[in-house]
Amino acid sequence: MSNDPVYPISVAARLCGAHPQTLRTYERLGLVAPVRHNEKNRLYSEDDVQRIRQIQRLTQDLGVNLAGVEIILNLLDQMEGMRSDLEGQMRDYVEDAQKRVNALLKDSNMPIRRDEPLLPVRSISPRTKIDI
Amino acid sequence: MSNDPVYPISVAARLCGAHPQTLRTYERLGLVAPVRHNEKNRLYSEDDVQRIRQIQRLTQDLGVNLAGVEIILNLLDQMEGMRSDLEGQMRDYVEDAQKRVNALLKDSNMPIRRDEPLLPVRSISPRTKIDI
DNA sequence: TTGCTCCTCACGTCACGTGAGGTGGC
DNA sequence: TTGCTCCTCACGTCACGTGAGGTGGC
Repeated sequence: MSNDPVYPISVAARLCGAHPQTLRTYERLGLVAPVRHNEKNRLYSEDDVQRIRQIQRLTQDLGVNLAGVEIILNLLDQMEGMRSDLEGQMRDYVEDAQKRVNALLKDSNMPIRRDEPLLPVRSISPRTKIDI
Repeated sequence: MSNDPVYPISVAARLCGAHPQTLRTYERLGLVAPVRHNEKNRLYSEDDVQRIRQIQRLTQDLGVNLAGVEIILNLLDQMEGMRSDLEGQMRDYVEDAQKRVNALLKDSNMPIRRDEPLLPVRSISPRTKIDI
């Protein structure tokens, strides 16, 4: 799994090109949450490393400070939640509509055309691409 | 209109409790875009003032620097775009489905029940509330 | 003249990365 | 011992708000 805790701080820091002390700061501020081995030493997962790289992109490439990083990461999480929530609601709606139509068709003995679907099959998805 | 340019910089600054020089900095960084009167003096709209207040909330209350503010405001805009885009797609889908069902019913001479709608009327909306 | 506007330059403060210094357990 | 870990403290740099200083048009 990509969230298995495998890297000690020295390795995680090297993988990100960061100072170990910087990684400790990120944890103190709640930006990354490595698990502890023996209740003392940090262990970072691949997901943690990816998250650190995202933080570095924001701070180094884009000049955002850590207060901004926290908010931006939260916003991105919320957006993903919103997207999958809307997707689920759309799926529920289509499913419900399909059931009603099927029940109707069953009661009516109406011949079913197979050449095109009764309900539109186009699925909903955001046209707007999100980038940082 | 709330985007009528009405306030000179001194008034806009007073309304926001900000230094006029700070507002000039925000404009230089592209965070606010007041129009120019006589190609020289800035004129701020009520929308501009609201935007400045949002920037101040991010910088003063939340400690975000201006690079972060720019990204956060962009993200919020993108989220609103995504939300209204998805809403539009949902509306299109329901409309299309309704048309197909109506055409089907018309061809079939099937009696229409009036006690419940044929397709679900529940409309799609985000469950997740976005906050900063 | 007063009071606004425009601009540039400089200073003070704060955030954050980097590092040193000292500790403890394989 | 070496090489890791943990922590705290301090320094350098940079961003940004504030202000001064000088200009120009109602």
